Amino acid sequence: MTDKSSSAASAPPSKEDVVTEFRRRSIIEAARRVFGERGFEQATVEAIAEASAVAKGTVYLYYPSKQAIYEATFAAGMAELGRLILERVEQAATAREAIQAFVAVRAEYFQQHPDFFRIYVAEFARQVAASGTLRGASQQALDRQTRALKKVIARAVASGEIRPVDAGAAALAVFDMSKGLVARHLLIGSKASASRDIEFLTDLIWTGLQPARGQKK
Amino acid sequence: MTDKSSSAASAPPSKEDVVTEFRRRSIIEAARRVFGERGFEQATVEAIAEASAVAKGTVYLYYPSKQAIYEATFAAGMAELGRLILERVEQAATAREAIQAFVAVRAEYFQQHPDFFRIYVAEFARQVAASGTLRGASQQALDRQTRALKKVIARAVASGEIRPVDAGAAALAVFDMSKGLVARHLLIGSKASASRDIEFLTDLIWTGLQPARGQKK
Amino acid sequence: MTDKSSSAASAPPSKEDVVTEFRRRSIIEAARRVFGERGFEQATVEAIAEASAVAKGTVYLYYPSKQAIYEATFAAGMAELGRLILERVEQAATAREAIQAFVAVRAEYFQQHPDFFRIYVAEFARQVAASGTLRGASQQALDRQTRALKKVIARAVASGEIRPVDAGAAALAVFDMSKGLVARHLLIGSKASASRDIEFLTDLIWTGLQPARGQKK
Amino acid sequence: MTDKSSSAASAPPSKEDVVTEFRRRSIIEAARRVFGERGFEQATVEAIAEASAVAKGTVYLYYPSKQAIYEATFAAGMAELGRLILERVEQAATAREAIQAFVAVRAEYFQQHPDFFRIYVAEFARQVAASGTLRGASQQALDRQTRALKKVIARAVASGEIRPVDAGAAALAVFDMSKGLVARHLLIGSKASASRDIEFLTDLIWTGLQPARGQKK
DNA sequence: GATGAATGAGCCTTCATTCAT
DNA sequence: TATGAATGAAGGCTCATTCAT
Repeated sequence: MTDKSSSAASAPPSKEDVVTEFRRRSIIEAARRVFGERGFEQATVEAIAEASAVAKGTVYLYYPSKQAIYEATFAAGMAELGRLILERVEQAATAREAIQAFVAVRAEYFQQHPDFFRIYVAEFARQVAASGTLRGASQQALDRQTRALKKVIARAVASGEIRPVDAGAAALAVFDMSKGLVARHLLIGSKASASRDIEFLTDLIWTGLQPARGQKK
Repeated sequence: MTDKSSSAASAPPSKEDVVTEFRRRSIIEAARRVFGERGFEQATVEAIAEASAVAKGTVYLYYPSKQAIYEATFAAGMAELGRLILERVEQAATAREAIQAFVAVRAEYFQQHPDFFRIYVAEFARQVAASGTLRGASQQALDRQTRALKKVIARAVASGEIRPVDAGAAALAVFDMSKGLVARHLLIGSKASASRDIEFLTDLIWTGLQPARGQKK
Repeated sequence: MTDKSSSAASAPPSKEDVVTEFRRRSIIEAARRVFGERGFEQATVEAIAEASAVAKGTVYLYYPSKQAIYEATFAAGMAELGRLILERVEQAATAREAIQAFVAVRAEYFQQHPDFFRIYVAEFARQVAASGTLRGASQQALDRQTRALKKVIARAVASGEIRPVDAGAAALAVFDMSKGLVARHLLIGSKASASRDIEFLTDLIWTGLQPARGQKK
Repeated sequence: MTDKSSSAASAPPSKEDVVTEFRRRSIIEAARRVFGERGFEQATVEAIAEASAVAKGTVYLYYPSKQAIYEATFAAGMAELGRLILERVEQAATAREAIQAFVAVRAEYFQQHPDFFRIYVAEFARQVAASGTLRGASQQALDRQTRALKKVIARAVASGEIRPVDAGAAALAVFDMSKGLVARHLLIGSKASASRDIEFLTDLIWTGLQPARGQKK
């Protein structure tokens, strides 16, 4: 009765699958808005349901709890961002470009998805609050993002292009600065200077990573 | 009954004032612990009252709402931290030392007050979430902290000690990195390498601020 | 296609009727398990549907509500039990045997259908709770069961075999005791002594019904 | 500040204690009505709160959960009933009177507290449903009630006043019959014949317990 | 001032029932 | 006829805030 004529071995997506996928995505998108605007605690499942144009009970057909919606929302955003970072960083021709790409892609993504940025920051805060407890999934997501940058830096160190620094620590520094950059832009709303700030950061870091001339510390 | 024999125009602290001050301080300290451990939403006024050894109703004699307690708690910590930063940055003999002092004093303060750090991060997230709304008080507090650093950098730029960069942007970069540093230490718990990380950051930034040799971007 | 060769005027069961009957029976059986295990309120229509291997919506094609399923389930069990009681009590040669049969058949039936016993007891409680409200169907079912016993006792009274007691009241007493007996066995799980208890009860009642010797009340 | 002038070593009940006790009692009484009328599941905490003229939240100051209210309500009734049974059974001069007292006191108590009787029956059903699980507290309460009767019967057996029967089993039989008696009265509402029924039961049992004349089974 | 009992609004979650396919 | 996705009412419980003592 449902079409089964599929040549691919993997998955002949039935109509139900499509609907289900549509709903899940729609709920996640609504949740992104609601969680982004109100934070986890202030967000209500009712609001998420409304925002995705379904009844409250329907939400629970797709996610078992408010917490689960939140996690799925966070994970979805992180996965997308991670994919973009990987893509752009790997495409970069030079180490400098890779750093710039890293900062830029994060800035762009968060600029385009301010709701998600709020979730992202809140989740970060939550992690700090839970201090030493779980940290599992979201920590891994962060790790995956910096890993690409770290690899680039390590390679540049090896090639002598930049001075011998701890690649991980340097990557994290870039990471932190790009986060601050986005936060400030979202807070203040000055979208104009985004590219200038990106360039500034890249330059600051790149210069900071240059091989020493003569005197050092 | 209370002493009224005061010559100064400002404030002859009566016994009531002293008690009031004591209570307010005690509540703030309790709130720091409670908010730090549970976050704003999960924290209960009851818990704060218990932690400061007064009845719930008493808390409301000193602060009009849970929100107000939170704000006062945040403000108190920020004020203290700001004082320390100013002190240490101004004492620094050189620009490099000032930067290092900035990073170090923040790292130390947050390390000593992890509860406050959690509040600090959460408040940051909250600001981002409220995006464009209030931002008033807490933003000012942050400004005050970076201002000292910015001044130092601006002076170093003027003296030619470092290359001509946007002092404000540079200060914020240092600010962001130091925040990330503390967060990671609290999350992972590796207290040992704090000084090494501080030194790394200082070095990275300082190098990044050096006058260009020949080639640049 | 379906056999229409029926001489009786009543019902030539069409294929639809058969399927319908099958479904209804299957749902009732599933409901007996589910209601028995969880009680009315905790039981879900979903669980009943699953247990009878149909979709939730299908259940509503055969019964208009959860309440209706419950009632049908109760009625079905009561009807079956009633049939058994009638059969065995009428077969009994003597009044004593009739009493024993009454107790025994109830004990056996409930022992074999513990799920139904739970429904039975719950329904009893529900009746008491609804006090004076419905009472219709289930009360009649109970009446029918005791009626057989009552008739036997009345006859024995008439024949002088036992002393002149209120046959209805005596029947109810037997009824109550047998219920308690089963309940205790199900609660405690001591299946071994069932026959001993039955014998004890029969003896107690039988003796209690003996014509007075000399002194009475 | 509060009066501490109490000579008794045990407990100088402060005003708070009195208020607390009053509230707890008032909630229990309201709960008895509500649970009695609707059953556990259909009863709402809101309704209990209303019935005891407090706000919903207040109920939770005195009992941690709906379940806890229920248990306390049941326990309170059982304790009171148990006390009455003990009292009356012990006062009885003869075994026959003790049996009669047992039946009568239960009938009276339940007649006076029909709401509690509904809870009592429902709890019984619930026990059967939970079959083999906990059974703790409420089972003990029942045990305590039959124990008094059992003792009387055992003594009568020992003195040869009645024939040698299993005292426990006989007590339970009386127990079951008295429960059925009450249930029927509540269901049908015929209050008039209560004493007649009590007398009938007592007579039936008493006769049933008489030493055998000649022939037995 | 200090207390803590009382309040009641608010929210997550479940599930009987409906209905489009 | 059979399905199961969608609905939305309902209720237990928490907790910020108030207020009588």
